[in-house]
Amino acid sequence: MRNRSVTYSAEATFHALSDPTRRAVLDLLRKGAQPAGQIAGAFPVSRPAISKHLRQLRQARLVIEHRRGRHRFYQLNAEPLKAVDSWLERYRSFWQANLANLKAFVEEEYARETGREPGKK
Amino acid sequence: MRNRSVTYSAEATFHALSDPTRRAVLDLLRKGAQPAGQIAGAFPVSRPAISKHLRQLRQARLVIEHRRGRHRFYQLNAEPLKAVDSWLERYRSFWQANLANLKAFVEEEYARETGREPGKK
DNA sequence: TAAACGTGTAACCGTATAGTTACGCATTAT
DNA sequence: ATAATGCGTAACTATACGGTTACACGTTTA
Repeated sequence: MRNRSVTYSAEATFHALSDPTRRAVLDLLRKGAQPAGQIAGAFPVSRPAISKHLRQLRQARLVIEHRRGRHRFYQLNAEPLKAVDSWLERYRSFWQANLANLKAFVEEEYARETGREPGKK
Repeated sequence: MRNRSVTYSAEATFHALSDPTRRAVLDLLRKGAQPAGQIAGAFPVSRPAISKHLRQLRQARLVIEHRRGRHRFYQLNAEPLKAVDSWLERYRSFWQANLANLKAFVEEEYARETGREPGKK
């Protein structure tokens, strides 16, 4: 994908969530708002690295920044996750279906494509 | 993240979902299994590009391949999406909370950090 | 058996990404 | 005032990623 400066909300959200460190930051913020430095302290990478992750999370509106003196508190904003949830919604019915009829499924499809009896050469 | 050859299931799944084309492929497969070429035909990119996306989806176990003659059918396997769903689960309570008490939240945190009365210098 | 088909892989390219160190700039403390 | 603190940004590096074209290989058709 050439153009990553996307604004489609779901896209931005999925992209932000693709990084394990960013997901861990969100997990951390479930405990409550924290200043940037404290967040960084929880990870084995440098403070600037976390700062950049926070920027991405900010741009995806998954966190909200509040300045207070020289601190910048980051607060979780879970609202964009709704988009992920509703995307998942379409799959809920699928992940319960067992794979028993999988073979039949595929063969039916094959038959449709070729106009043949499934199983025949 | 330097090492992308991860096997942690949730990680692989989130990563696979980070690309809009791959998500669209999954959406397409909800209609039923389809041969690779037919999937590729639904997208504006080249067939090899889709072939690589399919490989990633396969490695994330989000699709299952079935060979039949010279066709390779791809079948949706939504099971790994459970991991995403359970990750999201932790946030459900958050995305309903309105932002009314946000200020209080932050100031409380500030007080905790500094040992001061919120609002005082 | 030879041609056509369906599909994956290799090699390559340009951009995005995550990380690092060095630095700048407010804000608070001395 | 000056120093220390908290944090973002710039510049740079290495690698991952998505896309393309060329090709290989098994399967089906003629």
